[in-house]
Amino acid sequence: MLAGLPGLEVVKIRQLLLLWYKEKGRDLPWRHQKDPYCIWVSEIMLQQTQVKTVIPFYQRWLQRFPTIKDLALADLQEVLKAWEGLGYYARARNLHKAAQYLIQNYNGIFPDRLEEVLSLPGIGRTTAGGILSAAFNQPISILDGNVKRVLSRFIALSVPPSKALPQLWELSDSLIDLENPRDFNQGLMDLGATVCTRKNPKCDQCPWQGDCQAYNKGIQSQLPMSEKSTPIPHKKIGVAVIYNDQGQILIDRRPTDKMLGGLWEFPGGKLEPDETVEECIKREILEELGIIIEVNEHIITVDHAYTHFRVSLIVHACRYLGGEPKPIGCEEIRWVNLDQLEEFPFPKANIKIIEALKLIKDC
DNA sequence: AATACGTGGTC
DNA sequence: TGACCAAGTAT
Repeated sequence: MLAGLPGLEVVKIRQLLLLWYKEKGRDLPWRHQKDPYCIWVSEIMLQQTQVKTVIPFYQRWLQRFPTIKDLALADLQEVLKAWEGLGYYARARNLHKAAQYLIQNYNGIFPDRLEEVLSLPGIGRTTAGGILSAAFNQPISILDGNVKRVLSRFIALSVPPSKALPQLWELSDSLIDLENPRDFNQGLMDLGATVCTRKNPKCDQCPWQGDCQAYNKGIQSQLPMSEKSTPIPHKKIGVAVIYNDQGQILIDRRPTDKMLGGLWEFPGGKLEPDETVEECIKREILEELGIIIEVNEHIITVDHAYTHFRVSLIVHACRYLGGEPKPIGCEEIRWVNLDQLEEFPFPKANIKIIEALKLIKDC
């Protein structure tokens, strides 16, 4: 007995989902084999990221880093370059760090014990369950966005999922099919992704329609309850594309453990109140790099939305005048040609700047 | 417990 | 354009 359901009902519910999955489950690249490394890579990439976005990254990644050893031996810069555009770059840094740890301590073998998997950086409860069930068919439950939505509707949860995590985990634990946990977990996620969608759920195609409390109450489109959101600030950033007399451009590498850590960027900083963009850029470059520049024409303004704030990058062409550049507020600095920029990993907002520079050069 | 952490898609 | 969300984890 669980969640008010008799044991016989639970057996039926499991079978309904497994049957549905067999007929309607998605064919995804990482389901073709059971190498825990490949499953691991897919699970990390899929954190907060849609399947459609992940697939090309996943295939390129395994081509470049086919094994844990290949990943461990690679340079972090190359790892980040392979991750460029996927976002949440700590995932790539953690994947790299964990691969090196596995080479050092596990002879490069991915562990099959929950406690050990959970101890790896970047792997939490859901990712651990996803890996252990998919790679080893272990009955470890999951609670990702899809499962939260499916289960919230299934029990007509009257609060946002984040307010009922223990209850939802308990339900996911109780439902999982002990004979076929791999297909059960994958089926649960597929159900959320293709049938029990956030908007316009296709309840007429759902194997759990008869047992879904939200459906039976006619409130499925109102669930799950939305999380409360806080307003996000909007920052204006002055950005410098600094040229020297050889026509090279100055770029810097961001501190490894901060936002966009390890990625390269065009230097700059936040506009202070009552400061012009020109003043801001000149001040920031002196503070961060210790050099004097002349701020020239406006190149482009890039608007970009992150999760918890938005920015307008106001980019100006600048000329290097004097002083020895020093990495004061960053890890490293380099003078590079326009053509060399693509060798470095850049965040998306900076890639828009590079595109603009290429257009200017072509004129 | 609340916040930091990217990007692409939708309406 | 702005708000919201998608295979979450770390602190």
